[in-house]
Amino acid sequence: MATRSAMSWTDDGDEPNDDPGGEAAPTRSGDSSRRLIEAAIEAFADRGFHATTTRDIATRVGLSPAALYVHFPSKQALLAEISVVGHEAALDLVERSAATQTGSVDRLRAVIRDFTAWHAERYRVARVVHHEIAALADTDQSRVLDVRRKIEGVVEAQLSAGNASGEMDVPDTRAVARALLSLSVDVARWYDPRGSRTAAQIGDLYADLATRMVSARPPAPPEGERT
Amino acid sequence: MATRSAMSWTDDGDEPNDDPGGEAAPTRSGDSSRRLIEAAIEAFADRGFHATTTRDIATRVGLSPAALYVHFPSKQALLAEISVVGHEAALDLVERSAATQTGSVDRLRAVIRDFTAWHAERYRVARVVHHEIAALADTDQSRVLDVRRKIEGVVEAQLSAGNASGEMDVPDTRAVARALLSLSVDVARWYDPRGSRTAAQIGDLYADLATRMVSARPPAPPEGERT
DNA sequence: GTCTATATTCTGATAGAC
DNA sequence: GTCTATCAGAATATAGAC
Repeated sequence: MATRSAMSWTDDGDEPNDDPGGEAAPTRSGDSSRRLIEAAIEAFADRGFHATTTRDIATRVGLSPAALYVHFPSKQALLAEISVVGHEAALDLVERSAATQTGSVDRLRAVIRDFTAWHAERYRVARVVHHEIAALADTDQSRVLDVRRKIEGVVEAQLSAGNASGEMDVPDTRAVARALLSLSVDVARWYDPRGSRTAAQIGDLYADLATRMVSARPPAPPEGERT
Repeated sequence: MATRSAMSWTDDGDEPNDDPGGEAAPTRSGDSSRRLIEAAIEAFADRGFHATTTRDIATRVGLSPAALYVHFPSKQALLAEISVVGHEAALDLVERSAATQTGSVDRLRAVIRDFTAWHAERYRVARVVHHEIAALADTDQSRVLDVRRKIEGVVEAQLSAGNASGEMDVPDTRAVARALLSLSVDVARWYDPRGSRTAAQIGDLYADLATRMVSARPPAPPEGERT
């Protein structure tokens, strides 16, 4: 399970008014599972998994508390769906980004830019994905930790390649890979869509910061050279 | 309230066996408030505020569920105590670190190193402090957000000073200050004391990364200069 | 300050009609 | 698939004895 709907709700979820009828009735039928997931993401992200009640989620969608259990066997299963699909979407994104470039520096830049922008754009999903792991069942925890290791692997591979080519100078590739991803991930914690910087801008900035962090530097310029 | 005990439980909390008697009886008297706070930090950090029960906290200390309410008016008040004191400890740390150095680069290095190491060493407090803000009452939220702004101000001041002196090249001091602190803060989310790197090592690494992120660079060396 | 109850409310989940 | 009604357990917090 969980992978069945793959990226179905991943692409977008901020504009639920894709109603062809145009009426936007509060209790439209459509795909209830999808709407429940979107409501759960919002609630989990804002208040946390344990502070959110199943009643709350169902009510947001205009359903009775019992209706949720037709679509998901438990509140925890709902979280698992969100968390597993969210992780897989992030991994997919990272692999696609890396594939668009060839050099290790450009690859790292693309990965950090897109991974960061995703954590801003989809900050609610990202928050749930990163802050509610402890609430998952052990088996689901293992699955998402596995995905995380793969994401870290993609980044660390670029650092190792960059070291080898001489374009980078990273003494501890494991720790720096984790730091780079940590930096991007934490955007979801503080990002506010009403803020002055767009998700894309933050992605670009972080790609620059990442480049600075890992780039090999010339021997060391003599002091006081700048205007 | 909250400030009354200031840094009383902040300094250390990982070794409760400071029993002069040596017996380490599970239900020693001592300061129950302090022991409740330490138990709450552990529980909140591991499972989250809402997933933790007052019974759980009291039981860990060897008290009955009702005993907690002699020392704290509510579960939320316990969280507020932890959160406010934790924030103030972090601000105090940052200000002390900055004061140990004079140049903006050295100041930034010291601040990032100590702030990061603190988030690793005291990762449980840090987790509660950063991930349970939504569970605080509005008035307490304002207080901690105020402290956060002060911390960000200290860092941003170094970036502005560094720009002015020419030692740094930071286009967006606000965004970069937030990124630097975000990087340090997120250590608390993933840090595991059983890991291979010590808190001090991570602090040093992050100070290096921070320096790389903000340092002014020589004009741009001609391509392909390295061996 | 600590205990043993217990009040009160809420929550996840189920039963069974439509 | 959705509803109404409800169960069973759990959680925060209080009352009152010691």
